[in-house]
Amino acid sequence: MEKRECAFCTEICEHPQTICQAKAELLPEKIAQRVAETFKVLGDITRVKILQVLSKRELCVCDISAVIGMGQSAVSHQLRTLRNARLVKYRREGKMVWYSLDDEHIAGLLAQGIEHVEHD
Amino acid sequence: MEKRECAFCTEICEHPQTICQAKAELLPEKIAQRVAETFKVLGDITRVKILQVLSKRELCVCDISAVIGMGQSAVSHQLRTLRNARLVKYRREGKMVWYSLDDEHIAGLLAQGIEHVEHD
DNA sequence: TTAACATATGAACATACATTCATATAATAG
DNA sequence: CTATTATATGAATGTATGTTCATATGTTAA
Repeated sequence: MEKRECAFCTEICEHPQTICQAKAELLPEKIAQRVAETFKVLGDITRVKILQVLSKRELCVCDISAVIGMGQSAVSHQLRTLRNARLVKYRREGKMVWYSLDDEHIAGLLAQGIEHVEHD
Repeated sequence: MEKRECAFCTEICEHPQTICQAKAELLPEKIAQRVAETFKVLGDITRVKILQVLSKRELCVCDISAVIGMGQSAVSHQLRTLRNARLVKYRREGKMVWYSLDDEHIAGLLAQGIEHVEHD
């Protein structure tokens, strides 16, 4: 298989019309890349925990660290990742920085993920 | 910070009541782990492409390989990952194996991911 | 200014993972 | 049976990534 053109396969196994149509409906490379990047960020237990606690209320780094039971440095690193992916936003208040979900959409994504693993 | 008990922090920075409540609402470890695993599977461009083309129609391995322009072996490996995560299902028909999304839910997750990157 | 504290970040290390290559398995045709 | 084809999989390799440690930055108080 791989890249070679195989006449038999093209007729029997590969279905030219189907392939042509599927290719036309294929997600643009850039979009697919960004979708994957977003999900990749959601694909870590620490970040899932952070997002889930933030889905309930705004929290400062110190609190997040205490709630999920992880070191401040690890949490800070992950918050940067979440910021870069525009999954969380933050505001500074004196020494503290308060984090929250970037929008309602994020909670929806998370909820759907939870639903998937809890359901079937 | 880290693991030590810090009286000042406990009073001023960490907010005992908030932390206590957030901890009570924390997702069970096992669920969080599975949610992260699910998203991790979604966090790869090849798998995103596979799921997206499967969201339109059932396809055999050979077709998937042709549509997304990747080697058969790579596609097969990724299909196993998707199977293990219960994101796709399959049926054998002679020499060919036809893959499709495991349920409508999966398409919803994908759609929401796409929406997130296309929107803001 | 200095001290204390909350948060951020660079480097290092260990682990996980995606692809390729080669080969195995499974099904069909002759 | 053998040959062919579709799919699956084990091993190897290069790359990405999460945590920790040490340290830097930024804010407030004295």
